[in-house]
Amino acid sequence: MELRFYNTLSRRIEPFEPLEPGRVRMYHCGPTVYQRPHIGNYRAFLFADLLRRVFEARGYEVLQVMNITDVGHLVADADDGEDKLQAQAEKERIDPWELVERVSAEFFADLEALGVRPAHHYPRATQHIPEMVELVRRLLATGHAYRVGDNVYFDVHSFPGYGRLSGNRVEDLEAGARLEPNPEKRHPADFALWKSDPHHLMKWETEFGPHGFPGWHVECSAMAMKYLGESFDIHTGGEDNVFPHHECEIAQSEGATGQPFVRLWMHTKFLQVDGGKMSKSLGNVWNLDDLAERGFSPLDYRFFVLRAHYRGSLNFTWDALAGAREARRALNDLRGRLAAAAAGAAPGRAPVVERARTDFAAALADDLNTSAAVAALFELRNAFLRDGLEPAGAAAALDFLVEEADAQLGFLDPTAAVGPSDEEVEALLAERAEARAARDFARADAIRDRLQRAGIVLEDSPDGVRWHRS
RNA sequence: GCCGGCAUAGCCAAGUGGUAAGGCAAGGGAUUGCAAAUCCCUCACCCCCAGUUCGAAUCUGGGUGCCGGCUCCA
Repeated sequence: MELRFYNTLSRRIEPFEPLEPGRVRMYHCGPTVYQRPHIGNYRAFLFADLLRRVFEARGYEVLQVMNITDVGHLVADADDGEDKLQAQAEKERIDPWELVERVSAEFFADLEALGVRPAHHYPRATQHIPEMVELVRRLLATGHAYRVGDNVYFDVHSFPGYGRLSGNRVEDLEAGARLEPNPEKRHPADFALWKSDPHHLMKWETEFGPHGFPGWHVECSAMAMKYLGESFDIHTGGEDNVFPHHECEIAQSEGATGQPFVRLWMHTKFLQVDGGKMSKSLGNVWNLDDLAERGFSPLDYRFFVLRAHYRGSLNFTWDALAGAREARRALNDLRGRLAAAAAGAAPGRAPVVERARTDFAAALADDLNTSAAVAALFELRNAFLRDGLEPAGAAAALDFLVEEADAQLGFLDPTAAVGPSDEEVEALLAERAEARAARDFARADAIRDRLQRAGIVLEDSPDGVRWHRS
C-alpha cells in the first residue's frame, strides 16, 4: 500500500518517496523548555510518533530527530533582549539552566507516559552553538546574510524562494508588519541569524562579538543538517511554525548549501478547547496532570488525538475525552476477549480480519487517516461480538490488533505482567458458582470483585459464566 | 488591513459529485440475585443564501462563525 501525504509545500497529497530507498530521515520541531508542555503541544509530538510508527510498521529504517530549544528566542524580533526562557527563569528566581533541566525532565516523562517512542536524537540548541555559527558564516560567505555591528541578518531578497512555503509575499509582509521597523535591517522581513546583547543571561562569545546568541530559526537548520544531512525527507511542526519559522529555515538552509533542504513538510492543526483557542486567561491550558486529576490516563489522551485527522481541527472537551476513554476501554476489552477466544490457537484466515487489516492499512496510507483506521477496528469488534470467531480467526484478529493496529497507534494498555493463572481463575469461578447456588451473594460478589481487581472480566450469561483478561 | 484553513447528530469525528463511516452519550427491549459486560432496535438530509449539475455534505459565488499566519507559541 503506497503511502501518500499532504505536503504543505505543494499544497497537495503526494506519494511518498524517500531520498534513500527503505530509509526515512525526519526532523520535528520540539518544545521550548520554559514551561511544561500542555496537551496542545503534545498533539504535534504524538503526530510525529505516529509517522515514525507507520514507517516502521512498513519496514522503513527511520532516523528521527527532535530538537529541544533551551535558549531563549526573543520575545519580539526587536532589540530588547528579553526572551521567554529568561523571563520565566527570572519570574521563578532561578537560573535559566536550572529551568531548562526541570522542564526537559517533565517533557521526557510526559512522552514516556504517552507511549511515544524515543527519537534517535534530541539535540539541544545550546550544545550546537559552533554549528550555528558555522551556518551563519556560510550565509555571510554566500551573500545571503549581512552584518550590522555584532548582529547578523538574513537578506530575504537574496533568496527568491522566500514565501513559497507559507504563500506570503515579501511585499505583503512589509505592508502588514506590526513591528516597529528595525533600522538595522535592509528590509522589515529580514530576520536575525545572530543577535548580541550584553544583558542576556545565555550568551556566547564568538567571532560576531562577545555577547551573542542565536536568532530563533538557525538552531533547527543547523541541528537538522548535522544529524540528517543537508537534504532529508520530512520536517514537521505545528501549523504556527509554517511562517515564519519554517519559511526561514528553508531560506537559511538552502541559501547556505544550495541543496533542497526538505522534501515533505507536514503540519498539525492546533488543538482547540471548548470550541476556541486555548489560553491562559481562559484557564484551559491543560497538562497531563490536569487530565490525571480528572481520572484520564495519558493513553486516553493519545487515543483522543488519534481519533481525529492530524490536519483537521480537533476540539478538546472533557466530554469528548470521556468518549475517547470509553472507546479505548472497549478496544482493550476486545484484546482480552480475542485472547480468550483464540485459546492459544495459531492464527488462520478469517474474512472479517482480512477486511479490517486492509481497511486499516488503507486508511493510514491515505495521509494518516487515523479516524477511519480506528473505525476499522470497531468494525472488527462489532463483527466479532456479533458473530464470534473460530480460535484461528480470533488469533488472527488478536495478532492484527496488537501487532499492526497497536504497533502503529499505540493506545492499548500494557498487559498485566502477572495475574492469576487460568486454573486459579477457574477455581475461583467454581467457588463463586457454589456461593451463588447457595444464594450467598455477599461471598459471590466478593470473589467477583477480587477477580475484577486482578484484571479478569466476568460475563454472566444464560449459558454460564464466561471470562477474559482485560 | 493582507494571506490561509475549517464549519457534518447532545458530544467527538470520517466522508470531497451519486444519495451520510466509527465512537461516546441517550432511549426501548433481551439477559441478570444485583451489577457489569454483551446482544437486538432507535437516533443527522451535512452553518445560512444563491448558483452549476440528471444528481452536491462534497463544485462556484456571497454571508455568518471559529481557527492559524503577518508577533513568542505545537
